[in-house]
Amino acid sequence: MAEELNERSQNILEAIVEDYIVSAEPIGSRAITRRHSFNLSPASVRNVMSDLEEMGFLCSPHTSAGRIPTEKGFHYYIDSLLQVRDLSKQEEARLRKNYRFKGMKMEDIMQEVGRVMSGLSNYTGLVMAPKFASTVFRQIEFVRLSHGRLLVIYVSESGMVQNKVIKADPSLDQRDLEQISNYLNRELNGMSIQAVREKIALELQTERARYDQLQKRALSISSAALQEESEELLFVSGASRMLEQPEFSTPEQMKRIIQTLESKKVLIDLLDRSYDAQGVQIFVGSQIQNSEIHGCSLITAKFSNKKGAVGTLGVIGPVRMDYSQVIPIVDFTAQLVSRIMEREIE
Amino acid sequence: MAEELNERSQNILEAIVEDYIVSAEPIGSRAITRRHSFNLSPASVRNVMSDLEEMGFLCSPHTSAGRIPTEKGFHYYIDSLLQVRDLSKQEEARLRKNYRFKGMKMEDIMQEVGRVMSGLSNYTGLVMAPKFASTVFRQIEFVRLSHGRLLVIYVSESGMVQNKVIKADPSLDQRDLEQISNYLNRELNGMSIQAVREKIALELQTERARYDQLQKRALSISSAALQEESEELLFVSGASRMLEQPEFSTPEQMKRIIQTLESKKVLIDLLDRSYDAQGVQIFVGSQIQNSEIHGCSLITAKFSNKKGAVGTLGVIGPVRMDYSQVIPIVDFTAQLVSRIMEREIE
DNA sequence: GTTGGCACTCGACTGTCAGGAGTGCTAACA
DNA sequence: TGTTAGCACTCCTGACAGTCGAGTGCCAAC
Repeated sequence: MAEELNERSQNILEAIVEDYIVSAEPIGSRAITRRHSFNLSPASVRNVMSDLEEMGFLCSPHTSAGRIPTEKGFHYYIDSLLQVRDLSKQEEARLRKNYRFKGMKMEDIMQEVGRVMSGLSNYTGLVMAPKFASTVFRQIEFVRLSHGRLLVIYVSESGMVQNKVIKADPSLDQRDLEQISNYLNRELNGMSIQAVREKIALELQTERARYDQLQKRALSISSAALQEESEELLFVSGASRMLEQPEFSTPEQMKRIIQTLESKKVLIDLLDRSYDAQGVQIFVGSQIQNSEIHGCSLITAKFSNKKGAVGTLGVIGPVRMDYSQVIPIVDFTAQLVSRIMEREIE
Repeated sequence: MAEELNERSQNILEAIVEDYIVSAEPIGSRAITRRHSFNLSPASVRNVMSDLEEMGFLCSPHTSAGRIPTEKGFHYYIDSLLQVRDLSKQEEARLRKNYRFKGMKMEDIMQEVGRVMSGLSNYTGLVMAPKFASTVFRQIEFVRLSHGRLLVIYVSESGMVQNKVIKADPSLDQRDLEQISNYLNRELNGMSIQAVREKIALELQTERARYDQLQKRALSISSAALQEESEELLFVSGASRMLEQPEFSTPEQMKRIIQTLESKKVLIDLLDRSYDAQGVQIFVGSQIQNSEIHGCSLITAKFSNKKGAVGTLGVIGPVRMDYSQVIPIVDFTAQLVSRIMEREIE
């Protein structure tokens, strides 16, 4: 895969990719010589382009058009030609300034992050909030509602709140509930929700649960409330920016794109895939192994705090994406959100 | 405005509107006589159509095309020709069956309602959750987080949960918080959030607040947590269905529509407008007094429970909307959601 | 190895033309 | 007087041919 290219070929490939990123149109040999000063004639450039096409880095939509980079071309560009420099302090500060999180709760932060990422990159922002199961138990509260319903409120260590309505034994009074929540808050403190689930399942079967009424009730309530956890929270921002890309300009493509962005399931699967990886991940074109998404690239990064809550954010756009701009944005934002979640900064 | 039309004109107008609703194309005189048995020749129908055009109910896109209803034509159709019959028990049951709310919390219900309405109508569903300020205070809970932050959780009478992170005096310990929440739960019970706000503002200025430390702290915390309430929750479902309408088939229109649906602000303003009205409201075309929305009609209804929580739901689609189908869906859904919110049914 | 020249290709655009759907008008009919 | 058949007219649509320009590939000369 990592073929050798001489310097001239590299320069020309880079020029083509970069010109194509801004113009979205096939690049001809004359255009190259005009815009870049290689001290080469169009004819020489044509020879190189012909070689690059032979090697699969370029292709031409038809005989008398210019050339456009293939996915392989973009790969080579990203892996070997693009240097993503770290952001300077000024740039960081500039990015930082776009985000305002003061006094926001989790959902709002996620939404805001997506919005700003989309605005900065001019592509579509995706943010998947930390899965609740990955967080650490902090506290549980009960609120009795009418008609024998019980509102259960969990709070995670990092301040995420999740609530659920369950049917509960109507004989439970306020004092019972207080006892139960005290019991659970004592027993489950500091455990991951996942571990809590397992512990509950286990304890419900022990000998002690048979005669300890309080424990039994506590366990069965929290079991009911924890099962079938609500689906994952995905925020899509700036979907309409996708429609501004010339590669998706036909009505059919627009429909397809919007449908895909609307069916969050597909996107969640995508973001889940970078769940285990470290740092920024880049999926170019068909690397997004999903039949419903064509011609798109995805740049993602994980964010997390020390308390185990892990989410994913990213930017999706056409393969012809301005990687040099987007990669630092995604990288920096992920780090920023991680710090926000630690409340190291506000 | 409510001009008189003889029966024949009415029949023909009705036929044109209904044919146009399914075909989205100009209707010619022959097509009318073919599809409906008026025992009239195309030429006679032409005469009537000419009159209807004169009166402003129809217009022709160009000389040799058929005719399409104007907004005025749609109005006349909706007001005088369309009879929205109530749903039969079977139909209600069929609609009812689409909704599954079991064990869902507010946000999920709202989302689900939008999804199902969109699915049933084949247009785009809008649901605006009850404004928190319109609900009735039930309970307040505090959870201390790290770095001196305090998570405040409100629960409304109808089970809506709202939470907010505030900075709090680090000297407050668990016992203080319990006292404060007990105090607030006692004092504020049964009041609307709006009233709570006012009460707090008032009491903070009283003489007593000066020396009663507990009260003072309680008031200032709840004041901090209640101010600047999070924005309204709007759920848009099936935006892509808008793109399937032939009237919005050009890329430019698609972009505009999606941008509009994405900027929830515009939609919230729209839905807010039917906040005071009773029953189903219909806005045809330019009656949606919003420069960003052209060629759309909106059908909305309010839902509420006896505890004061009031939200709005509706369906938005092209002016050429199947009103006879959508109106009962919106009407029924609003009633259904009201009952759900009362927990009369599950 | 580089370059200018030249023939070739192909898409984009333009103009023309025939076909079809629908209208408006008029005159004839019941 | 209301209805209808006939007919001329309008205008959209799609097919087709021709032109233009951008770009390529190849070859011969430097």
